[in-house]
Amino acid sequence: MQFESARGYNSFRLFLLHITTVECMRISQGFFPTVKEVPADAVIASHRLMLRAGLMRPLGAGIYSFYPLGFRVMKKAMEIIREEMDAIGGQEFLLPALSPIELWEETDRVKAFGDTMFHIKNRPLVLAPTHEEVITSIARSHVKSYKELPQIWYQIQTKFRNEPRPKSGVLRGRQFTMKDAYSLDASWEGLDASYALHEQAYRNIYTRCGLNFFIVGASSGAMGGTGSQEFMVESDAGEDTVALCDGCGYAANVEIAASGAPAAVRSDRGSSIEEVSTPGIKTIDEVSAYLKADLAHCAKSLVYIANGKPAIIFLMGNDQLNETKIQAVLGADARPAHPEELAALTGADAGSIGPIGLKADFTIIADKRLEHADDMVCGANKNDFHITHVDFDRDVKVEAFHDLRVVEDGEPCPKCGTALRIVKGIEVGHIFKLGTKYSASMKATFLDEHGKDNPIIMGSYGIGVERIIACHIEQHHDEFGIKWQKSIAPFDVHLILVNANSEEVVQKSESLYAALRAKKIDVLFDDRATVSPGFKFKDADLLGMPLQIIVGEKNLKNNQIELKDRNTGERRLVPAEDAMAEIEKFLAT
RNA sequence: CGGGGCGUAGCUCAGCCCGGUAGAGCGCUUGGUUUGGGACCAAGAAGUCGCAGGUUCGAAUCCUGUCGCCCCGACCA
Repeated sequence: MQFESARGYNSFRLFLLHITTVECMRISQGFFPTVKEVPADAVIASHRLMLRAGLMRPLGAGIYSFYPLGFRVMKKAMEIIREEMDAIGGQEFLLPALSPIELWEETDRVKAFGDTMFHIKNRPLVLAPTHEEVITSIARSHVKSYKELPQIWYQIQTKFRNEPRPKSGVLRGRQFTMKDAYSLDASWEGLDASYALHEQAYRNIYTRCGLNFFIVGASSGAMGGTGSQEFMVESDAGEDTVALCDGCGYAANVEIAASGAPAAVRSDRGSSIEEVSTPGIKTIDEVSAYLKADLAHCAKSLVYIANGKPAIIFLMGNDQLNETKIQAVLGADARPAHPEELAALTGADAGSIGPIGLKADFTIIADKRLEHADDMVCGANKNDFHITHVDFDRDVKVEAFHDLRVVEDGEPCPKCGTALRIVKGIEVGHIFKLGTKYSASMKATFLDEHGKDNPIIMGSYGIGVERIIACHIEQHHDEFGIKWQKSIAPFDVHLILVNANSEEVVQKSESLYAALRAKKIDVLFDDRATVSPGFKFKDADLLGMPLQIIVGEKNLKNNQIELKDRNTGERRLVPAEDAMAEIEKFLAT
């Protein structure tokens, strides 16, 4: 390297000196912007703590800068992901975030993503929200033969989605980091195998990242394909509602969840239907109370319009109609009838509608719980009247019985009967069997052993890296701060020099620091001379390293060092000479 | 995109209703004292009151517009 002047050389030397002397593991020298006060904009625990601990800061709505401490955690999580992806034969790529819009037109996903995809104004480019198109374009230009399959290709890269409403910190951002993987197979059996490999890799990843997770069957939505599962973490901050069985592990989005709620029991009394006066009685609870009929013997009637045709739907008691389930039966355009339509179609208002004496031509469907029900109370299609002793076998021409109801908390699991819990969940991963949706539309084909051209059979597998971090904090924190689990903690230990005025304390802390570094243990060293002990303890709890090593004057007089387990809160004193062994023991378990 | 709220010092916020010199706490700088759970004293630096227009002798304050951010809802591979 040439320098034009001695001054240039000197500043270069200064630069070298600088980078070799700043020790970023020392809080006194590194960048650790912690804050005591709770940021006003943060609502959920992980968001608050990520801001307070200085892991990241917002740059715009749904856009975050990761600061060194936060990035260390990201790297830990990404390394775990890499190891598990590599273990199933994945090969890491780094694909561009910018991609030509023509690529997305080939699969018609410009339209499918709509406003969710960012478009570049002065070039025909988009910011990729995911990478199926790019991967498929690579596959079609290189993969020619079944002999080259299967492949698992992945990357860890920034994704862009123009979320209408970013929220909850990094849980829903406009820019985020995703590990996305794609499997290429020559057969459907091959896809099943690749998919199974990913499912196991994902289980390993979340387990190693210290997350308590569960898996739910999911719809593949706009991704297309033949099957998919979501990996979810239970959290009140979640956006999805899931029915979860602690007995057998059954888990399903409430949109599709079933339960073992008991069906109607026939009385077989054979009573004839009878019209009774129910003045002003509308709701099922009122009907039940007024006629002294058990809720299980009341049928609720709802009118929907689908495809321009009215449908009447019966549910038992206070069961709620599940919109997703009814749309699966009647079609996606199914909607509740307007009040005027109700009156015109049935002759009565909501609350007095029923199966007997319907004027119009209805599609008649009912929830499975009502199959063979008799002795039921229903609306009379005449305001202020109900009909009793309705027998769904005898009196109602039900076209089909479907599971149409919303599962309630505490109902028996459909698989094992244990009480279901309805919980909120955060999606941390999603795996899809894509099939040939992308390879067919983009003509990514291979020649099979018979020389025949076939579209590659694909899978796609995503993990939100920031979501892993946020979920980890959601699951591991207390009122004082984060409790990192060892696997993704930014540092292994947090060394606190309690009192910089004590020569012994300084010496012992410094020698411990050097010894820890020599052992390749990542140590965050609070060596600040101007900060009070209380301040340091609060910071340590906030930052949340798994083990705090506290070197203080009083204990050192007795030749003792204090170790505090951040997770359990347990503190113990160990002889100074045993400290290193105790620390290594802690980290090893 | 609907509903609600907020933009004043680095952070948390008061001041606005009722127009008249720009405020507090925390943080920061300097000096001193302190040192086991977010210390104390003293001195100090720091703000185009989001932006643009309007009303007014005079606008952080009233009016109009606009931008940004947060929350609820819709949406969400």
